[in-house]
Amino acid sequence: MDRLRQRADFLAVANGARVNASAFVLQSRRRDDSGPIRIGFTVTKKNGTATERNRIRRRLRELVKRLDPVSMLPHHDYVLVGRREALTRDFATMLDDLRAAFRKPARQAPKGRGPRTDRPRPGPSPATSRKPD
RNA sequence: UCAGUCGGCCGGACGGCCGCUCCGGCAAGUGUCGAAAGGCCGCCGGGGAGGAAAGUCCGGGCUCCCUUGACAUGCGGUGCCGGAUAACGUCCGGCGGGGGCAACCCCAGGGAAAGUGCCACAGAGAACGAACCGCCCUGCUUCGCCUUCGGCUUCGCAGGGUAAGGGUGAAAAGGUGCGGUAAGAGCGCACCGCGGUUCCGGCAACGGAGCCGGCAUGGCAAACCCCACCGGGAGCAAAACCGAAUAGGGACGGCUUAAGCGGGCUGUUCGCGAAAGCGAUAACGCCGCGGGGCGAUGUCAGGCCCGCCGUCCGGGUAGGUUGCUCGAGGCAAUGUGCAAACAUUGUCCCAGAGGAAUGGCCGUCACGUAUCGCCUGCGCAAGCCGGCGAUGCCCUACAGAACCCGGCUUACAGGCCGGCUGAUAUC
RNA sequence: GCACCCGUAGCUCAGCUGGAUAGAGCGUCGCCCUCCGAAGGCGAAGGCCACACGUUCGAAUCGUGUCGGGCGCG
Repeated sequence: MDRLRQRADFLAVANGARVNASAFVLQSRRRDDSGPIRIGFTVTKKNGTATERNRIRRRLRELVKRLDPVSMLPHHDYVLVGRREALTRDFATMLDDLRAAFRKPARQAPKGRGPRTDRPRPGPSPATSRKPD
């Protein structure tokens, strides 16, 4: 399991399917190559100061480490977008949330979300203007 | 003991399970990537956030740009004196002013007789000093009184002298007192203030003393400004190396009735010719004139650039590697100095990530705090101090390196140490 | 890393040019008009001018420092 590091990969996953939870948002995208599962983390500046953002990202990373890798689908990229509640929510509860998020059938991103360009067709679109930072 | 003031330091400890990153070593050549070197995975050992890492308010190092140089202007900053320092708007020591009983604290603290400007309302007047109500004198007129010469007195007008008093204001042209005068006035004197000058002390800011002047110089420069000093710009996303795609650059070849205009030059190229030469000369050169762009601005000097297509080459973006942590470094001792600090010697190596490591989940203990209970002491009592135990809470505050240093500023639960001052009590 | 701008009534903004009165529109409330409402008319309330310190006789305005928000460049 690799970390997601390139900005373009994050932008691609951000336009894929998403599942909401109280402490995070799980985004996923199927790749067509044979590489390993990759996962990245996004915590925006709206969530607090640098110390608080670091703690959110560390707790989310620990969640993924505790999770059995069987529940993830192969050849997929995942991005966990942290929310402020990840700072204070009970760790075991968050672990259950994450398991549920992986079991839940991932929906495509609803219309109206994503890039607000004048693209008429919905569905997965290449990354353009939306920044995860 | 209480109150205050100044300075320094720390900013949880120990342990368990599971992890991250860097460095060094080992092993395997079994897995995986690679042409290879080697990397990943594995094992062992070691290092791994701060006093502010923050805000980015100053100062440097370092790197690049140099389209530059000279002069001037402009812009920005600093602003008592001396020292420290690589430098500073920082620090130390002093001076002056202000506050506090004191320890101590605060001050953008140069220039207002270089110039321009502003000072609302009120007030006569707000800055070539002026005269509203006043005060005083002279002349005339007038009212009344006294026995006359004449004197005193009331109202008014004219001329003059004044700035004491009133009133306004944040501020009214030195202040207070005495003398003086018709009334007054630095008009005279004393003290204080101010200015000048001499001497003394001090490196200096400045302080002290004497003498002289005789009031001339209102405030505001965090109004413009003047003076002195300082400053080229950008920033590790700097910069160097390796290097996809796309756009653009150079060379070569080709194309195009236009490439700023003109000349047609003992140049170049093409045509003709034996040559001289003649004609032409649209991506060569030169000359003249001219436009635009390239510095914070101007001047002077000087410089560079200004068609399309194909092939090749070089630069370079994404990406990768380096820069990247040994440094104006930390600690200790000694010496010099009031101190900031400096010097010498010894000793130590102390994070290097890059969608960004240094963590997650627990346990025990300590600290703090709240409530309750018990004990001791004080007190009439309410209650207070100290100790012990139980439970709950916070289970830690502010906060996360991003090239590196020196400062400043701001945030911060709680704790420790020391100096000094005042009050009270006891001896 | 580097530049710049803005915080004034519940909301949107004037006022800041070198100062002495804090204003406008929308909204709110009351009254009038109407059978009722809207529109309209009249009137009122509402502000420590983000915060602190300073300069000045006097600060929304000038200076410095904080705090918050926004925008831009690489």
